[in-house]
Amino acid sequence: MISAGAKRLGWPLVPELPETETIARDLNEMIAGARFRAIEAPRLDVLREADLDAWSDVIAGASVQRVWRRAKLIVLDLSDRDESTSWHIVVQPRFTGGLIVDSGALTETDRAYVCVTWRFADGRALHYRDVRRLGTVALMSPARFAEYSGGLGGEPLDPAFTIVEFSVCVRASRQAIKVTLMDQRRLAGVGNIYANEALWWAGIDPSREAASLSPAEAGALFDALRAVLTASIAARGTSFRDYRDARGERGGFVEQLAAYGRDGQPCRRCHRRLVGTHAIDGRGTVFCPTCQR
DNA sequence: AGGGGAACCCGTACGC
DNA sequence: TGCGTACGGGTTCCCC
Repeated sequence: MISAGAKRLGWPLVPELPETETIARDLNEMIAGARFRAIEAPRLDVLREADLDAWSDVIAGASVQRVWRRAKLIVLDLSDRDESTSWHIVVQPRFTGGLIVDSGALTETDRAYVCVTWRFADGRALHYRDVRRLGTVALMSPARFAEYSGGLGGEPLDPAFTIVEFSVCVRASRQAIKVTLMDQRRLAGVGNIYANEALWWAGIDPSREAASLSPAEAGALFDALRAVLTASIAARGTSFRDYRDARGERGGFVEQLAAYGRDGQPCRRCHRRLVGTHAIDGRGTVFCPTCQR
């Protein structure tokens, strides 16, 4: 389901925090505990940080300890036999990437564009499939992962991430608030869809300089962001074009979107027309000039 | 330092 | 109809 506005502006879909969270939770249920047998990489230019030999060495004898999410990344923690090391497989799906579990029932279409396959001892396989191959699959040591993750901002849904921290971090930026929300070094996991949504709910003009927000406005924005992300996770994310979760299903949050993809349609608050622009960051932005100030 | 721009990749949309 | 080309999207890396 793609709205006329989204179609006209050619908007894409990128799995952001809620979509990635959905995939990670599903995968964790499906493959936690599975032991690796082999890795194959028919399109190995998606691999990062290690070559195929290094991958083979690390996964030999390892199993999937758990699957979780950091920012827009799907992270597989590996457990070795002695549990002393935990390497990480870090998947960044970008636009068209996805992980699918193969129990032997996949169609030819499902198998097209598979870039990397991990085979498990139980006979199943995990495929990383990516039509455009702009996504990446990295292998990181514990130290490397700590360094990489440390370069990313806080998790908006982490209870330890306080409203005051958010306010300070956002208001330190002189960029447009929408750009600041999507800056992964300040805040992890927020992309175009949820930046648009949170700003609509908070009644803040996306082009406002971040530093111009009052602490109260920043607080309202943080609340809105958390509410939107939580609601979207409950609906298993938003689907536009390519995104499918690990079960191959689309997310249900599209119908709840208030701004993204709704340009020209009536604002759900004041019923005036929403406006679409590319002027802020070259990305599709939709907002209500009446409600968002 | 922080911000701007190119590179990455290829299916899709559009022009001739 | 068919072929060619411009486009886009988040992150990384380079440069100013």
